[in-house]
Amino acid sequence: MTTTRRPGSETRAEILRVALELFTERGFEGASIRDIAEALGMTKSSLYYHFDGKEAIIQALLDSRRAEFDDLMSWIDTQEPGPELLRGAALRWVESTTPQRIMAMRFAHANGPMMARLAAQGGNIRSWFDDVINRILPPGAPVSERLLARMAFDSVSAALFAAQAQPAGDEEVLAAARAATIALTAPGPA
Amino acid sequence: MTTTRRPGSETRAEILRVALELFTERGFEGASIRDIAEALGMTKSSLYYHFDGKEAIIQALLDSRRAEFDDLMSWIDTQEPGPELLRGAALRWVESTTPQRIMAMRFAHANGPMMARLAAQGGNIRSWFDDVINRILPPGAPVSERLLARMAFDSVSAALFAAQAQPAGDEEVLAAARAATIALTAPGPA
DNA sequence: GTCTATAGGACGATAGAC
DNA sequence: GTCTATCGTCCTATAGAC
Repeated sequence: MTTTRRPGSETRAEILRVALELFTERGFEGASIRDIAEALGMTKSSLYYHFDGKEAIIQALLDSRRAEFDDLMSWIDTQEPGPELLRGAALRWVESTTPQRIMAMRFAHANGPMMARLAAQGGNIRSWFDDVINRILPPGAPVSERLLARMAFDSVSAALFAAQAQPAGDEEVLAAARAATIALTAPGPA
Repeated sequence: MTTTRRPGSETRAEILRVALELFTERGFEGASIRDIAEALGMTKSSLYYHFDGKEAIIQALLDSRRAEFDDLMSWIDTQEPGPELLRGAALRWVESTTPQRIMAMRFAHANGPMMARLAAQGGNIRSWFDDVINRILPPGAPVSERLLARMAFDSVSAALFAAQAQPAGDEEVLAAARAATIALTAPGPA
C-alpha cells in the first residue's frame, strides 16, 4: 500500500501516522514539529533527518491518498454514461471508505485554509473530483446540479462533520452517509 | 442588531469584520493580531485597547450569531411535533440564511479545531443544535437518523464546502442546499 | 540516525508616553 | 484612543558532535 519500501522506512510511516493525528487534532499551525517529535519519542532534529520540513510531511500525506481516487476514475471509465452513473459512482465511493480515508477527511476538516492553499497549487484532493463530475454530468449542467452531485460524493465528509457534535461510531456515520448519497441522487427533481 | 450601541463602538464592529475575514482566509493561528491591525491601518496595541486579546475577538464573533438561532428555537416551540416538523424546521433554517451566516460557516470550515475546542467549553454553535434535534426527533431515534437530521440543517454548510472546488455564487449554493435539505428529509426510508 | 545547541524570526501581550 | 518600545515565549530550521 505504501509507495516505496526501502529498508528503514518504517520510521517515515510512523512519523506520518502521528503527524496526521496531531494535525487533525490541533490543526497544521497548532501542532508544531516539536509536538510531533515528542509524541514519537525523538527530537525535532531527528525528524528533520526524515523530512525536509513541515510542508514535506503534508505533501507525503497527500500523495498517499491518490491511489484510491485513481481506482474510482478507472472504474468510471468502464461504465457507460447515463443518469444512473452519478448514483452508482457516488455510492461506490462512499462504500469503499476506509479508516484511512476517514482520517484524511478529518484532517481536511481541521485544515480548511491549508487545503485551499494546496488546491491553488493544483495538488488538492478536492480538485481531483472536478474531473469526476465533468465525466459524469452532461457538459451543460447548471452549477447547482454540479454542487448537488459533489455533495453526494461528499456525504461521508458531511456525516463526519455532523458527528462532531453528536458523537457516533464510524459505522453509524457511514450508514448516514449512504442514506444521504441515495437521497441526494434521487432521480427526478434537480 | 448589535448588542450594545455605545458611542464610538463602530471601531469594534470594523475590527470584527476584518478579523472574521482574515480568520476565515488564513485560519485563527494563521492570521496574527498584527495582520488584523495592519489591515485596519492601526497597530497591535490599538487593537488591544478594543479587545482583551485574540480569544475575546472569537467570543464576540460567536455571541453575535446567537440571536438567529434563538429565533429558530422559539419558532419550533410554536409548532406541533410530528414527522413533518424536521423538514419544516430545516427548510426554515436554510431559507433564512444571511450573508453573515454564510461568513460564519466559512469561518467554521476554516477553523475546525477551534470550533471543537469551543464546543468542549459549551459555547459552540454546533452544540446548540443538539437541543433542536432533541426537540424534533423522538427520544429513541437511532444515531444515524439523528445524523441525517443534522445533515439536513447543515446542508448550506455542505454546499459551501462543495463549492470550494467548484466556484459558485451564493444563490447557486443556496439552491443546492435547499434541494439537499428536501432530499435529506424525504418521508419514508430512514 | 539521533542528539545538543543555537540562530533568527514571529507571535501574543504589556508598559507607558502622548 | 493611538502610538513606540519591549518582554518572554514559541516557532522552523540548521550546524555539528557522536
